Parts: sequence; C-alpha cells; structure tokens
Amino acid sequence: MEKNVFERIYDVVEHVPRGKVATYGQIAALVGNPRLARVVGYALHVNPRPGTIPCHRIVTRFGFPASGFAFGGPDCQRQMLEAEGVLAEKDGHIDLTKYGWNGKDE
DNA sequence: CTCTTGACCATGT
DNA sequence: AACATGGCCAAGA
Repeated sequence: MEKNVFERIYDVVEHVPRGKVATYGQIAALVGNPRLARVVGYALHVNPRPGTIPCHRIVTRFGFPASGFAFGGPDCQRQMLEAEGVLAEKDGHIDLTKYGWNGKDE
C-alpha cells in the first residue's frame, strides 16, 4: 500500500529542516520521480495544510521563488527565509550551494 | 468520461 | 550553448 504522491510530497516538504531550502526537483526526486516536479508545485499550490507545509522553503532549482507565488508575494517569501536564517543574495535568489537541502538533516 | 493546464526539470536538436 | 519538446501525476471544465 503506497501513499499517493501528494502524501509523499507533504511528508518530504515538512521534513525540510529550518534554515534550509529545497527545490521542486529535489522534492520530486525524494518522492520517487524527478519528473514529478510539476505535481510537487501543484501539491503546494493546493496547500491543504498551511502552516504545516513551509511552501516558502520550496523554490525553483535556481533559487528563485516560483512564478505565481500567491501566498503573500515574492518579497514576503524572502522575509520568511531570512527569518528562518536563510539570507538571500542581492539578486533575490538563494544560494542553494549553502542553503540547498541535501535531503538529510545535516 | 476525455482533454487541457499546471508553483517544474531533463533531454534532444 | 540556447531553444524547444517531452514527461510525469492530479484536478478542473
């Protein structure tokens, strides 16, 4: 009995440690298929559990907030990340080389 | 019930 | 190296 893709996505997203960011592809890869990135975006789009699912920690693989981010605005996301301890670059993108979650809690 | 779109990423030309 | 298309899963019309 395998859980639905959504369940896995939420599980992985919630497992993202504070102070780090994960990319859609990373989540999708951990879920099982790196091509499921679209479903990951859709899963967060519905966001059935706001507050439980840190959508602000999920960015594209370039470190930029995804298009159409409709939970407060891209600036709001940067504020959240800074509050988490993730400092964004001057370009507004996140340094995935340092803050990019490896899929393991340190 | 079938087709299209969707917070994306990877591969092919 | 850059542009275009494919692919996966799910939900809306």
